[in-house]
Parts: sequence; structure tokens; C-alpha cells
Amino acid sequence: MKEEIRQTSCENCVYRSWAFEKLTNEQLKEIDNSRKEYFYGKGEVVYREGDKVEKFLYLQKGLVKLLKTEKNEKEHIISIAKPLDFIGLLSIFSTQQYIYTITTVEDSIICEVDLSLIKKLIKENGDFALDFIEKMSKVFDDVIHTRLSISTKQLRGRIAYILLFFAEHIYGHNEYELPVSRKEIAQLIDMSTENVIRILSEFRKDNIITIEGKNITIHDTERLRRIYELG
Amino acid sequence: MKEEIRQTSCENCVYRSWAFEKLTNEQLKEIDNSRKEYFYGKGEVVYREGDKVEKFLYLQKGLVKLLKTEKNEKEHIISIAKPLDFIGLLSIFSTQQYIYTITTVEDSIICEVDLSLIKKLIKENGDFALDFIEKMSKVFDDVIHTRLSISTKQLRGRIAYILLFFAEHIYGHNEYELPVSRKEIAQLIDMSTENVIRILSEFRKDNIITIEGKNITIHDTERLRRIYELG
DNA sequence: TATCATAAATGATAAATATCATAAATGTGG
DNA sequence: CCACATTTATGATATTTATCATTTATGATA
Repeated sequence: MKEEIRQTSCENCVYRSWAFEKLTNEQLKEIDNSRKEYFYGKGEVVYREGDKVEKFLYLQKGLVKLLKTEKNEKEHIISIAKPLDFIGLLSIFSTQQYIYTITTVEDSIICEVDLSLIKKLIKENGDFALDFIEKMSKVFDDVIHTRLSISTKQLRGRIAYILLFFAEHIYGHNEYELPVSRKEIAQLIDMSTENVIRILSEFRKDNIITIEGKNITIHDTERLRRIYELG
Repeated sequence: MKEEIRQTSCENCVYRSWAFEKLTNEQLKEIDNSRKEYFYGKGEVVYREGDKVEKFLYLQKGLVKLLKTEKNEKEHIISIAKPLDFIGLLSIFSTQQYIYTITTVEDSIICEVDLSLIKKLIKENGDFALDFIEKMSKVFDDVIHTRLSISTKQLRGRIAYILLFFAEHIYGHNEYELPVSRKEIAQLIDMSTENVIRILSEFRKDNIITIEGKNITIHDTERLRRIYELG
């Protein structure tokens, strides 16, 4: 279902004003010429652990998850990313092969640029290089901060985190359709699927949220935030 | 006890052949001129969360820990780093203020270079910039990988990890003096101090290690590795 | 729409881990 | 070298979390 498309140009892309804002028009054109744009349906694999790193990827639209398969075959989700979360970036400069798998969680549009072109532009354009480092640094900080705050909290705090994460970071609404299963939430915040379900039910009984299948409505954001902060 | 010293020059420093290998001799001289070199005794604070980020720091000798104080006043250790682990790097490009505290765990020598100079060199020297990105990326990957593999393991696996970490990564010997307390180990691998002690005792009873106060000897590396890998 | 697979839900139980209490060992300042 | 604080150590207990078993709901497909 992966399908090459070409709907946009770099000039009016969100990335223009973000990762690529320091490029000259000419350099941006180079990107635009070399890039390929793909549509992925929900649930498709964008790349797999072990694939050779040849492209710089960025998510133009949609939602993806970054995961790692452990030795015991269990999948662990490192993060869920929306456009501008710059997620294809993890490890592309440090290894020859991807160490994580990326899968779409909603229908998505992803652009690919030759990594060699990005490297060339980093070498050529110092402002771009520095800006790139700053952006990269933010992404990593955020991942580390999140992992840390999850690992130091207990179950209710983690569920509160994930509910707020989708509401505030991903959708910007207190009412949304969960894009992932309870099992995937469990894989993301390190707990058993049963306990994800159980604690969601508790929150429902306590009138903090409403659940209708995948639809979540948060009624008491402040209380959720307290649960998150107290751990 | 922090004390300015000047024992070395950049030319024969380990960093020369590492982070700064892509600099020209002239650029390296700029670093050498601007840098300050400090001795810190064991247990001193190098910088604190909230301090303004103005310097690029690197550890020339010794051992440091990177930690974060949580809202409930508990300290959480993110990582322990030796020279070349490049640890001062986390977050210096992404925020104005340090989000972690760095404390020495052994007597250490740390160099400071104006961050503005590093940024200038990144802009000027594309090869340096790209190399820098690659090094940074490795550091981040490693931190994320470590946090992940700790959080998915249970207590005995985590203790096995930390014992192997000191033996293989820090000291390169199966016999070493633990540079940190049991409590600090607990803060590093997310468990209670009592359980750190308890499991070390178990490992001793099982003849995997010998403990004499801070002195650890690993007798059965393979078994430790299995415990680590099986979680 | 009937059928099958998968996800969600809940209770009961087991396992893992933290906390509390207490004691011995070690280190530290006077 | 002593008093005091901190670290290490261990047992008992409480809490948290995972696992197992079972049921219900939901979604996909022929």
C-alpha cells in the first residue's frame, strides 16, 4: 500500500520553516529535486531494524511509532511521533543500519531525501549544520526526558502521562480517538496490557475520563496532571 | 576544591583524536587558547540544573555522574561517564540552562571551552560539524539504548548490567573498586537501595562475585551476562 | 450475516519489588 | 580514640505489578 505521490513542494512544507529554514532557496531546491514522497496506509512498516540507512526521512502528515524488537521477541515502543517530531532521525548518523523499526499508526505521508545530500548540505552550510544540531539535540532530550519520567512513575502516573500526551502533544484536544491499542500503550509505557485496561477503567470509574472503545474524553485534566506528577 | 590547572595541551589530548580530529591545527589552537582546565575532587558539583549553559565541557580524566533532581527531591542518575563519553553534551545545544547536574564520582580533570567558539567552528568547518553530529548521535543512542535495556529488565538483570558496565566499560577489569554507593546504583538503575544490596548478596552467595566493601570481583562473567540478557 | 480472530474487560492469584525495622560495619569530625 | 552519622546488611511485611483464566465486545472477512 506504500505508494509514491507528489502533492507538495518543499517551499510550502512545514519542514521548510523548521529543519530546513537555514537552507538557501537553491539548497532547498536540491532537496526538492532529490526527494521522494510516499503515502503509507495505517499499520505499514516504513523501515525495519537492520535496513541500511540511506535516506533521511521526515513525516509530513500522520503518526508513526518507533519500536525495537527485543531478544525475547517482545516489541518495545520508544516513542510515538507526529510531524515535526523529527523522528526518522534517531541513529541515522551513528550507525549504518537502523536500530529501530518505524511503523505508521495512522495514514501518513513521508518524504525521503538521500542522506548523502543532507550530509553535503551540513558540510556546505554552517548555519544549517548548527541549526540541525540544535533540533537533533531537542529531539533526543525529549526522548530521554520522557523515558526517564515514565520509568520513575508507577502505573497510574504512566497512564495519566499517555492520556495527556495524546491530548496535549498529539491532538490538542481533550477528546480524541486513541490511535493505538491498549497493548501498544503497554509496550510504550512498560506495563502489562491488562493493567493498562484496568487503570483506564479505574479512571473512568473515578469520572476522570470517558471511554467508548477507542474514544477518550478527558474530563478532569488537572486531576490527571496531579496523578502524573505525584507518580 | 575546584582548582584551575594547566597540565596538557590540546595537541596530545585524547580529544584531539576524537571530537576534534576534524579541526585544522589552527582551529585546534583557538580551542587551546580559549579553554580552561580544572581539577575537581571526588564528589564535587561541576554544574547544576538551572545554571546557564555557556561552556562546552569535556572530561579529560576521572569519572562523573549526570543526574536530575525530581519534584519529590529524589535524585535520579541518568548515566555515569568516563573520558570520551562526551557527557557534558546532553542538552547544551537545546536549552539555555542545564537540565541535569554533573557531579564528579572520582577525582577528575575537566576542560571548558566557550560554547560560542564551538558553535563558530561548527559553522566554519563542515567536516567538523558532520563529525560532531555523528559523535553526538552515538552518545544519545547509547543513553537511550541503556535506559531502555534497564527499564525492560528486572532487578537481577539490572544489577548484572551495572556490574558488567563497570567491569567492561569503565575499568576494563573483572576486579574493581565500586566508585559509587549502593544508593547511587539504585538511583541509576531504578530500584530500591535495599534490593541493590540484597541482590549483590545473592550474587555473592551464588559465587558469581566476591564483595569486600566497595571491592568487587567478578568470577563468572558469562553467568552475569546470561542474567543480564534473560532480564 | 455468520464466523473467526483479535481486542477489551475483569477477577483471582502469583510474583516481583518496595518499605519498614533493626543491627552491624564503616567512615568522619572533633 | 570516641561519639555520631552514614552505609551496608538482612528479615519481615506490605504494596505494586504481572500472569493466568475467563468472558464480552469489536472488527474483519467470506
